[in-house]
Amino acid sequence: MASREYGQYCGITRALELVGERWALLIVRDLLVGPRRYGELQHGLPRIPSNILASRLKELQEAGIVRRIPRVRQIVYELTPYGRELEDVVIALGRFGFKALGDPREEQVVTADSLTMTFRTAFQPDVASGLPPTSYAALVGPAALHVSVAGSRLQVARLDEAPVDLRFEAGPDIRRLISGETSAEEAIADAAVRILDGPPELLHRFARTFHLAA
Amino acid sequence: MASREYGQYCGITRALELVGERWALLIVRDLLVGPRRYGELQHGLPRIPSNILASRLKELQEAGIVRRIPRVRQIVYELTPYGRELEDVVIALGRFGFKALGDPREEQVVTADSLTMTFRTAFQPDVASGLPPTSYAALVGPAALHVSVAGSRLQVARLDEAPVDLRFEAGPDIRRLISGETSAEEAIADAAVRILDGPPELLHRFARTFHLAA
DNA sequence: CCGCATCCCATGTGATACTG
DNA sequence: CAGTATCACATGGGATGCGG
Repeated sequence: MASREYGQYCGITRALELVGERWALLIVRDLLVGPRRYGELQHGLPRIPSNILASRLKELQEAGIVRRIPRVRQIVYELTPYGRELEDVVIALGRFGFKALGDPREEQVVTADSLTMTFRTAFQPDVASGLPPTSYAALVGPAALHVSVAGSRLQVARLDEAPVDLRFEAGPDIRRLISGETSAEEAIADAAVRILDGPPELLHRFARTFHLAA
Repeated sequence: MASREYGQYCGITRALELVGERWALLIVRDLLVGPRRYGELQHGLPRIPSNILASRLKELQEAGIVRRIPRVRQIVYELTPYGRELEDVVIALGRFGFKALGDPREEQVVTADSLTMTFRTAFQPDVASGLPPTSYAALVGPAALHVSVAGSRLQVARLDEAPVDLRFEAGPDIRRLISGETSAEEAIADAAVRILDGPPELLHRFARTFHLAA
């Protein structure tokens, strides 16, 4: 156990001892969206072996990052306040990794929680605060999200029946819209994004609200 | 090789594929301070096996994060512009891990580069910009640094012979000064920090300039 | 079912030694 | 100094089992 330590008295080192193991920060990423059950985490991390998920959850609890909450007939895991402080780390990683994303490969999936965190990463509060409140229904592969922007505040939730200003469907190549490589108009023309409901011009507002440098 | 991938189309996931391996971000941490030779990296990471250092450097090059520069009679590694973008990640990790640092253990060392990045993490530009330019000589264990603050700008370098406003020596418990658990006055009284030269009151300014929440 | 625990094998890691 | 080579061992991955 001590062999996994780096032997340095340094905050960065300590952080990596706590969350540097494989899969750990991806579990945190999903828990940043909300409390999750064991099986929900498995679904959000399709390739994680179940023994690894179990041990990571145990380690994250010992580190004070995750709390295990037994409820009637189900158990949920949620971040502690300290665990929620990892949001900065996850966002910074997301910004960095986005630039190296490239084109989606066949075996790569998009999950609801990863897309939610991508929206949070790409969100431009300063731009949004100058725009009227807008709600979107985003259908990206298997993920169906309700994205609502009001002032500089962003809320992303599972899609429900509530009405939205713009409903659209897209593949992983929505990345090019967020990076600005493709304009909203081009994305619609290429059918990279398909407008299902609402005025297509709103897609341009969406692209301004969510942007990450490539 | 593909087995190390997470199978998700997501920036956070991609970032972890690039720099999530053990030791990788610690190598980046040291290279954020400046270009380093192979042997210098070994010294800054006392417990890294040499084969691991070699393969990490190779992987970081393939990822476009590190550049290998052969010079006359020596080879240096430096971050690419893309690699330098990891500073946000490293700083965020440092902030997070600092809170879990606890007291230094016997086998834990403080290196010059890790301390340099700790200063960068703890630096409060807004506070500093309201204070007169100040230079410090900080001797923490084997690390001897020249820290100079001017306006909202911080520069940390290896200690040289140039005069400084305050010269002090401390152990790893300098952490308590940075976290605010100990005031500058207490730190001097406890001999946690020993003033070698200059007006002791400047240590209070130092503590205001460098602060991280505990 | 859901929430894990166990088993087994492939791979990655760590310590040491060695080489151009 | 800047790495390779080697080998023991720990960890991760995948399948499977099992109790509540």
